[in-house]
Amino acid sequence: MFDILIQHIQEKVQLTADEAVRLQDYFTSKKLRKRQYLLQEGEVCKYMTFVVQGVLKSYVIDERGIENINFIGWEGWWMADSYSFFTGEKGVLNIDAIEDVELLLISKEQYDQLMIDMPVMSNYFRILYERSLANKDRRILSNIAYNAEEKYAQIITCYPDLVNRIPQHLLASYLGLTPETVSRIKKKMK
Amino acid sequence: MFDILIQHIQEKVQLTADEAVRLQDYFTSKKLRKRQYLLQEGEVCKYMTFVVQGVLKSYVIDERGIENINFIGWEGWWMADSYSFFTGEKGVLNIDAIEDVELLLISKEQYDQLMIDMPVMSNYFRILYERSLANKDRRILSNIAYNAEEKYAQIITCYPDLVNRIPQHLLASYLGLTPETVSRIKKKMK
DNA sequence: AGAAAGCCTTGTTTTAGGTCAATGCACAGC
DNA sequence: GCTGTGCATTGACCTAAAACAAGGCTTTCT
Repeated sequence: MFDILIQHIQEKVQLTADEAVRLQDYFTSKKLRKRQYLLQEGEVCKYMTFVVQGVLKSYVIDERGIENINFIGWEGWWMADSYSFFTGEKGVLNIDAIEDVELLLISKEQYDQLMIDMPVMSNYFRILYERSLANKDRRILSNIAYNAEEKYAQIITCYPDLVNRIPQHLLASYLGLTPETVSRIKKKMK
Repeated sequence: MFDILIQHIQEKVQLTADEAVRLQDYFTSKKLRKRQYLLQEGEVCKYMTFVVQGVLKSYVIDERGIENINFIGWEGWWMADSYSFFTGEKGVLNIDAIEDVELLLISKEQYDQLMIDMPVMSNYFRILYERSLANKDRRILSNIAYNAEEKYAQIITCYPDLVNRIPQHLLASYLGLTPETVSRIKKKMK
């Protein structure tokens, strides 16, 4: 379980055997069943979560009661309400499991301590965030510059797995579309 | 000029006097007049740019010839085509000056070297990116969950300066709206 | 097995925001 | 002082996608 995290880290930075062992102490593991919450709106996001197994979604509920997907994360991804985690203020995101999940959690305190104790991990997160920023930029552009069809086309190109991994109405919400619209686009495209 | 960068860095991490001096060697300065390009679509983004003075915009042009604003940056902000800068692949963004600007540039090579030479700077960028991720997340949510009026309301709350700093049609594009729509919203709101 | 929930599809109607077009203003350049 | 360009506003019209509604297919629960 823990080796998946280590492996993931080693793709970006070089850890010594000793570091890999010490790293373990900063994390706690957790399992959630499908539909269980990891975080609820209004709470402070105290943990950053590495997904070892399964899929989670983060989202906000708007005034109309509609779920708006912020992010979908599965094996090898990190999940958090980043605004809340980094500022310590109350968050707006809900995070819950859309399949049974296995997680590794690091608290804000442990994260801060880790950044001091192991510079290589600060480096790791910097590199992780670099990629993440680039991805979010692309998503922002697709939101403001693309129409429904282009958005859908881009996502199935960039994340072909996603379609098989999550129900279509979540994909729709991730794109800022309704399930009906996605259904019609799929029909049109084949 | 350089002290603005140092000052900005000191808000996030502690630099020794020696580090602050050495840091200077990694950067080159550059001035651009209004309307000049810093980066054009199809180029590899070789530099990350700190804005000392003035305002720049990054954007893509879509098939209809319409400019879609990715980001607006002024004093104290960093600009780049992050995807291109971090991957080394060709980028899609244009960046140009909407006022005369003074910039500090760091090349990808110097950036990578800096991350090795001065761990404190890797730390700085990690912290910078943390904030940046949180902001981009909020922008993504406002894109998918808000209507035109809510988007406009959020931006004038979060970045009240922006309205005075840039022409309205750029603000509109940043929000993924047309200038006409923003004009009508403003009228309605007062 | 039967009921219920969750999900996808398809059809119809509605609407927010885009598109197109015209006008006016302010400023820069000659 | 005029001319051209860039920008904001307003009105009329249009369209992409949302909303609403109904039906059918799976999967899950009892």
